[in-house]
Amino acid sequence: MKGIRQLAEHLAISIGTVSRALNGRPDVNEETRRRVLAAAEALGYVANQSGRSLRQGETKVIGLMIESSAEAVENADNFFLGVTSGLQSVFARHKLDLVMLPCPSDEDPHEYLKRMVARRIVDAMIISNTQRIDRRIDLLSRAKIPFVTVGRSLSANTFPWIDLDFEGVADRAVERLAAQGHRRIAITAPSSEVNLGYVFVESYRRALERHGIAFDPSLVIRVKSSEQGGYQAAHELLMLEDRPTAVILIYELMAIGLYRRLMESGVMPGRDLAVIGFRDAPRARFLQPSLSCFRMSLYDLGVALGQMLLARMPAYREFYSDAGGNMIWPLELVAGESDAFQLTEA
Amino acid sequence: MKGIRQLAEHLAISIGTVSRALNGRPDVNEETRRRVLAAAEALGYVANQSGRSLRQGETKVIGLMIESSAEAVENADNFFLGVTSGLQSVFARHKLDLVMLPCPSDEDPHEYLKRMVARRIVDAMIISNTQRIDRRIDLLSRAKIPFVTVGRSLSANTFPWIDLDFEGVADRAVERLAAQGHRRIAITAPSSEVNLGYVFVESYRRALERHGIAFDPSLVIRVKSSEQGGYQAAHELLMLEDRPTAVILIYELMAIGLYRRLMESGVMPGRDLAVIGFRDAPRARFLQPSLSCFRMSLYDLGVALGQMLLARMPAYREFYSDAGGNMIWPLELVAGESDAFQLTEA
DNA sequence: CCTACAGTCGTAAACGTTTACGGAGTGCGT
DNA sequence: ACGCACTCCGTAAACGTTTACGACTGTAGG
Repeated sequence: MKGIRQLAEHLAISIGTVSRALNGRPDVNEETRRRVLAAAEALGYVANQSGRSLRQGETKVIGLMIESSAEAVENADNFFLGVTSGLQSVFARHKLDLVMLPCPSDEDPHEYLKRMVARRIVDAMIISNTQRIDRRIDLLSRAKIPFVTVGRSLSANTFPWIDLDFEGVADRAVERLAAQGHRRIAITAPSSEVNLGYVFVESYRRALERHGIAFDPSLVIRVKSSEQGGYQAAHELLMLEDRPTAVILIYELMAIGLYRRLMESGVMPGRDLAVIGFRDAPRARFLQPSLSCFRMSLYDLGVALGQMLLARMPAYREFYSDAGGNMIWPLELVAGESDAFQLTEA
Repeated sequence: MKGIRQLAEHLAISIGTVSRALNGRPDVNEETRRRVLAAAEALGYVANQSGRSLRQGETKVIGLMIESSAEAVENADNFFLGVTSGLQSVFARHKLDLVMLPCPSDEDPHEYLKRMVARRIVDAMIISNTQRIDRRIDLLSRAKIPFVTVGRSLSANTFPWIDLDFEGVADRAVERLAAQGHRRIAITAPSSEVNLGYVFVESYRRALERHGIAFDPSLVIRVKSSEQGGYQAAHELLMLEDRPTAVILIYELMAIGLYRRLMESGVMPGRDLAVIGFRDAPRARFLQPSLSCFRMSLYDLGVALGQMLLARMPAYREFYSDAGGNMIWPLELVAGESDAFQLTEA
């Protein structure tokens, strides 16, 4: 089966009618449509996407840009694979397909995205790992490609994003720990250059003040959000003269390294140090003692992202008028053993 | 910047010449080519992929089909993200782009692939998770889409694949354990219905015989190749009346669950039970005691897959004439503490 | 001076679709 | 008998490229 022309010849009707029949246009006899659909099925005809895209100016493909850096592989955080399911459940309703675009680690993400956009390989994009200033946002805005980011950015004052509720997590974590008697609560965060590094710590600071606990800069551990970073963080914690009794991790995965370093020094999480994690990372789900952690449904997040994106696309906007411009994604505390002890006043 | 026509008008030369200049054709004045390239750069022109694909009948995109099932997310095994880097390093040389095609968990992989192939969204495919009989192989063969699989299959007698050296691993693992005095060596494997489940156990059986150890069917633990499966396997091992002193895991990740179950019963890996794993899964890399494991470079595997695939594509064949038809991928033993003890004869 | 040829470039056809437009046929009301 | 509306379908033009072909130079060789 070559193309629509062969199908039309086979049916002895015009190519235009075949196209209309296949695309569900109203101006075609139902009997004719039935015959066309049957023949297409029988001959295994599916419209060539290139021809269709060229004519319509759209590809019916949505791109999800991800990083394939060594670090990403090492972290083995299937965040985006999890989100994918939710996205697809939304896209499938509109016959849209999803492709993941892995940016090579040796290529500038901005250049990579530019190439993808220019080649018109996708109609819309979901990008992640947004930086505090991220040129990709300007790029997509200027190119008028509908997009959604996961993570805020300061690059443009208005664009659609969904971000995790870092503030709420810092806040609730402090609240919970303070209620259990902790007064020296450490926190991990990336550099304050990164938007998140700033926001997370500020929320933590405010929560401390609300409980009448003085903010101690030495309890803010600036490390990478990885397993290695967790190890490093534990190391720094153990070096402190007035050792904290609790620590809040900005990334669940860090708990693995943290546990390891603690145990090397005979410090037992959940007994000698309270630990609370954040963000869903299956790798860390079976730690011993189990990690108290703020988690979320990756599937639901994918659904929300998908709806928000389609709401920005003229062709689908009508179905998703209620999808807002942006969103703070709430997380749920899954209580574990890692912070399950009352601190007796020393 | 709309299209090549505007670019041509701007330069006051014909559209054909612009195209030739951009595509590196020889029949264009070097001075002209310079001007065209400069103008394209300045105006940010990049050829529309749909138009190009339509004309040339190829998309310059290679697809890597992956599964986005809940199980895959749960396993958090970034096998394919790791392979991606190697693939891209090969494809980049030919200006080919790689997209990952996540098959929705609620869709039949065969149907999904059929759709992708019919829509001509990619020129070639890499598929994985090949089943013992896998209709996707027939589909791709019939559609004349170049492809490579990771994992063997019985579906066609000849097609290009790369598979991990399961036989060699089973063999060497037994060898190593036997040398350390073990005589009761258990092994985990998927159902013998699965090709791998059969092959792995057969190699194990042959290795046992070579060392004069009788094959005991009760030591073959049929479980899923996941963390859960590891837990289950440990459970079954502990139930055996004549408990084995060593176990070979078909999947590194299982070690996490296995360790957990063992420790629950006070059985210490690396002291009470020797454990050897297999296949690279970053999640399991930091177990305590460290896991002895057969590992490989995902990057190198990606390179090999990429070359093998291009060797099947007429346009690139010439560069990769040496890439063979298929390949057993070797693994390297990374010795850890989990099997580092000599068994004293009881 | 004619021919051959290499170096450049323009012209136009093709790739496979979708869709605006209009035409043929039918039914109906006047 | 005529006009009109409606249903269905065919025609042909676009979408943005690439590329076969031929045309036009200028140069060299006869």
